[in-house]
Amino acid sequence: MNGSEFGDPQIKEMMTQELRQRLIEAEAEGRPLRVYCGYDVTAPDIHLGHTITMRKLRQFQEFGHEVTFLIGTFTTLIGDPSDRDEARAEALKEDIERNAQTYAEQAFKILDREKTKVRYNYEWLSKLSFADVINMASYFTVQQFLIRDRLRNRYEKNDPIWLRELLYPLAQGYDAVSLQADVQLGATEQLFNLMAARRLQEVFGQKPQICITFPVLVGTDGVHRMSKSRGNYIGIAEPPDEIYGKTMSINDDLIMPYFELVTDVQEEELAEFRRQLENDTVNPMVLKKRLARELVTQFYDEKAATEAEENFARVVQKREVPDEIPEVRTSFKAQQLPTNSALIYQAGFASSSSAAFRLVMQGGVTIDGKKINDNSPAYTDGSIIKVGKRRYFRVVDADKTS
RNA sequence: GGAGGGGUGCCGGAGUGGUUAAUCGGAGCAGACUGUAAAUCUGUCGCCCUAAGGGCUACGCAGGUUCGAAUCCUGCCCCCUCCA
Repeated sequence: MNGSEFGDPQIKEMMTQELRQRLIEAEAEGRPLRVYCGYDVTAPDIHLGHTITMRKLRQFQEFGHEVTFLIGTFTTLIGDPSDRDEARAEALKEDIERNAQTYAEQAFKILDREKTKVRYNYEWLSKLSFADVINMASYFTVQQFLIRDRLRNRYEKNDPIWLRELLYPLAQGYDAVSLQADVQLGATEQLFNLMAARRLQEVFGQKPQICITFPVLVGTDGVHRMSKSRGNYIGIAEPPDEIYGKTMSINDDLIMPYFELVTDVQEEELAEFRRQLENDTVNPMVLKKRLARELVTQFYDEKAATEAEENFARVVQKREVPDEIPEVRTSFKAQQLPTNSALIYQAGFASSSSAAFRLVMQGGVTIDGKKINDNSPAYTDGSIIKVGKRRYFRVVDADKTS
């Protein structure tokens, strides 16, 4: 139960006991526990937030239990009630399938490929009949749902609550039934769904699963939960420099939560970090570097971490030009050379040529170390153009090379 | 089926005939400050143009009234709440 968080000591106690009990039973039956966690696939990348539960799954694997990585190909479809029109639903289905692929692949950065079962809940949820759904629904009351803060607030504010939202927990619960789960992991906010699954398992004559929930990871913006759509995420498949850089830019307050939730650093050392932070005996940046190293190492290796660290020190802290930068080719033969902003747009460093122009006029562009503030071409073959704080590209004469 | 409310830029949300590319907040981007922190301050924030200027496209969709519409009229589509 290390690191788990229920927001309710009683449930935690109950779950701890049940887990102990179940371990004993499984041992006696000579079988491993069936453990799973489900992931919806709204975006194609797995980020740090997902890894909290995935790391826990990994632990169960190491103890010899049977782990299922469940991809919510069906639940994702019903998840967002605002996506109602059918054309979109079809497109969504294709997206989901595509995303599911990359999901599974990325998951093996953490999970043991050999020991992991990957399942898709479309497999069983799409087969349920209306009668099945009605049957399951008959074990829940609307009041039970309205106890949940979020729903109650919306109800009181007269905000719409779609029926399908209420059915969502049933779908998730049926996953547990189908998998005959002993243990399910999830984020704290999933507690209701996890508990609903217990109820359904009993209905289907199974022993209710043990639920273990974990804190939600706050994203790099320091405010909202990490999610791709908010753009405050660190994806585990991102290049090492990105992971390192993004980690370095998080708010100091997030250092410890990140260490605790998504690294392997031992508790002793964490206690030391906390002490140092509290007494101001360490520059938080130093700890952050350690954190960034840990993360890159976890998803790549030490070598990559060292390189990322060196790059960071050089490019960001000393503001030097990185080794490898993209090139933009342009012809110097023309009567009129492209403007500075045109080149920036061409390099993909601005979303439109207007945006590129703004960058130039606002002093966000440096060419060969000189800040520019007008748009007439100020580069030559081989010039290095810096955009914003850390994006660089090199101008190359398109006529020179064959 | 009845009554009421609503569809505005990435999001939230003003605006009810010109001075509105559209108040304001958030996000984003850039600058200053830094530890690429955070917070703060400043600027910017539809697209195109070598741009203190010019052009184009925009306020659910299609028409109409008007010198002029996001704002008025007509039709259509969509959404929400309440009652049944």
